[in-house]
Amino acid sequence: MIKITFPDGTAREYKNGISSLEIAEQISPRLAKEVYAATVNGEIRDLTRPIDLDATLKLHKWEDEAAKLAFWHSSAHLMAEALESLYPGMKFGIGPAIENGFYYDVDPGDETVITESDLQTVENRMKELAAKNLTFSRREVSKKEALYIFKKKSDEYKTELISELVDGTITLYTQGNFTDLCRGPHLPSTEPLKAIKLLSVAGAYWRGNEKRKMLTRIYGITFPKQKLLDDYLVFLEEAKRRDHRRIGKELELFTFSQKVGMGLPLWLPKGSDIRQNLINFLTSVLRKRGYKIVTTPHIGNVNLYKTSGHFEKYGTDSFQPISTPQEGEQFMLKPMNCPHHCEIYNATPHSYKDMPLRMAEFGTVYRYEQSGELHGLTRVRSFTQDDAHHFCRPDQLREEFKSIIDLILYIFKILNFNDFTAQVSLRDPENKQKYIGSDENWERAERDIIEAAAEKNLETTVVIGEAAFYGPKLDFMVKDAIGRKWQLGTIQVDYNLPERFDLTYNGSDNQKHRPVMIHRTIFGSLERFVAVLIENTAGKFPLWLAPEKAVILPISEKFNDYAGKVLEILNNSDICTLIDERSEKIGKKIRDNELKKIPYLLIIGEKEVENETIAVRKQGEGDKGSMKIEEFVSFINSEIKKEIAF
RNA sequence: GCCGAUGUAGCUCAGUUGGUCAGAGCAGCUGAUUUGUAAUCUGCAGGUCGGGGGUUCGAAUCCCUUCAUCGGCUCCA
Repeated sequence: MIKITFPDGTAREYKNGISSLEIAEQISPRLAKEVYAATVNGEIRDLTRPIDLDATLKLHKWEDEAAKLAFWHSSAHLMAEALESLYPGMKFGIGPAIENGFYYDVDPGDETVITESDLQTVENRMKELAAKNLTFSRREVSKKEALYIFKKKSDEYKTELISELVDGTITLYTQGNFTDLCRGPHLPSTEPLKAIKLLSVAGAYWRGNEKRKMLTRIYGITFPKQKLLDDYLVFLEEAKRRDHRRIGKELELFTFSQKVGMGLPLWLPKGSDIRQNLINFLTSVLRKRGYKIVTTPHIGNVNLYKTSGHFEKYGTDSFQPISTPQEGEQFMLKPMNCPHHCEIYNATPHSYKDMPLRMAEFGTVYRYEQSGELHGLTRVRSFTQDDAHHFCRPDQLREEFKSIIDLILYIFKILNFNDFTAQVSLRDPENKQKYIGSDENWERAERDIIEAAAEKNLETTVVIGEAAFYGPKLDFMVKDAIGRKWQLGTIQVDYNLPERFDLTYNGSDNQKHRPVMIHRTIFGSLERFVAVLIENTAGKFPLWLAPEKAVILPISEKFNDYAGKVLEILNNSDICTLIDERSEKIGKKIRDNELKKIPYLLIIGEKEVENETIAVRKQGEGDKGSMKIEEFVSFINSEIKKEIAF
């Protein structure tokens, strides 16, 4: 007998070799139908795998990530089986479960192309196969046997994977006619795979290496119930409606022009207003926190970037240097502000007493991003960073770093950005040639970041190999409407540029000392931040950010004079307001302006003219009743103050 | 940059196998209407069907090429 301990602490005895599924069945047949995987002694396993020692057991229903993992991983195998039956000779790369669904990377051979129009056929075959209720069976094999099996299929991708595995750890899973190299876990059978949707097909380099072959990646998702799939598809549709590219067009915030060039955003008046509101707000916060605002040119001599090291690292991937009529001169479009700021630092002598020095700029930079990477406002070739550099003494670094974490959290809080994650990005110690700077400085910087984040009780995930080439960083990441992750704020410790630019300050010992530099942004870039704001708010910006605060709607043209008077008062009170003078019915005017997400609609008719009031209607909430114009002015001002005061 | 898809009026989209197929709705402009909390009616105007080649008696429709966009991959100072 073995003792099984459940999550609630209770324990029961079962016969040796019993499976998790059998235990579930004994608890209740219904439970057995709802579980998809089990964690046995901390390891996620197939339900059908026998347990042969005392163990803790957690059974995973759909709500658990572990259940979804097994479910979607099994779905990937089912898709592979369907593909193999439809495309004999197809070779298989990897097919994991992902956050939402699964994919499989396949090589259909050079003659065959799989496109989205083929997905329905594959989907149908998957449904046929799933309905056969095929069991997933697990088998441990030797490396030799595994290689033999996949060599026979001449599947060079699987054999490559197997050749890197340690003998004795290799398992195969089989369902129906399909056998795959796989660590598991899987469902007991294909029976629960009822609602299936293949979503898209894309290219993906084998093993993520752009020098290797590009395979065909097919994305799909499955659910145990059709209703869940339907809900998911509705969710995807709604997410598309929140896409900042779509809303940006609808609300006339920004645009792109082929003539101007790809990835070069054109801010329309309303988008510019939002942008400017953000700049004004952040500038006032920065001034209170001791930042000095600087301004630097959009180009710099190529030697500037040779000094900084950026030219060597990114020179060939950048907009190429600009040649001048004067021979031998070369300038680059500014790809970052830091070298300029270093030279500003060097323009004046510095004392240890003046540190830390905080230098901020809304600096527009230009980067030649690969054409396929451009994406709305989130990945562009020209963007404005809310950039700042802190120059401090080594002993101030930790505190300075923490103060920036504070600042970022403060700004995010004001903007109601709660859904972000913090990521510590370190260098890959296996791949040191990607980075510049001494081991000692790297180790010191990485330690500083980790400890500063810990001291601020900031929950972080650590990612190896994501550091900038000159230093480790702490990034604040958010997801867009359809789940893509973007970096917003970032804090980066840099011991490197101060060396390269020979930055110094006079210490109390009257000797020259080297400051430490911290790069930081809060928004990341105004472009990306506005994009995320649009998706978070679906275009219903908070009042203080809204480009137009109110629109006056006269019920008929008879009231246009009064409307004009109201307009003048509001605009003179810095409440940006328009009049909708069209000879439309009030219902139409309300509808149109609601769709434009105008925060307040001010309806004016006979009653209002008589009483010298306005009827206030709030976006999304409807009629709020009448008030005097001055009342409305102070109401709006107090609402705005509330939004940006903490 | 790579793989795949897409590209028709300002916007959202129809256009079967190449032959009145250049259309609709919204937006715009007209005129009528003078309206009380999410769509009043009339009329008009708008496009070398992304660009450039080609096949054909004939191309939005087929082929080639190029540009851009979308979904991914790679990249992201």
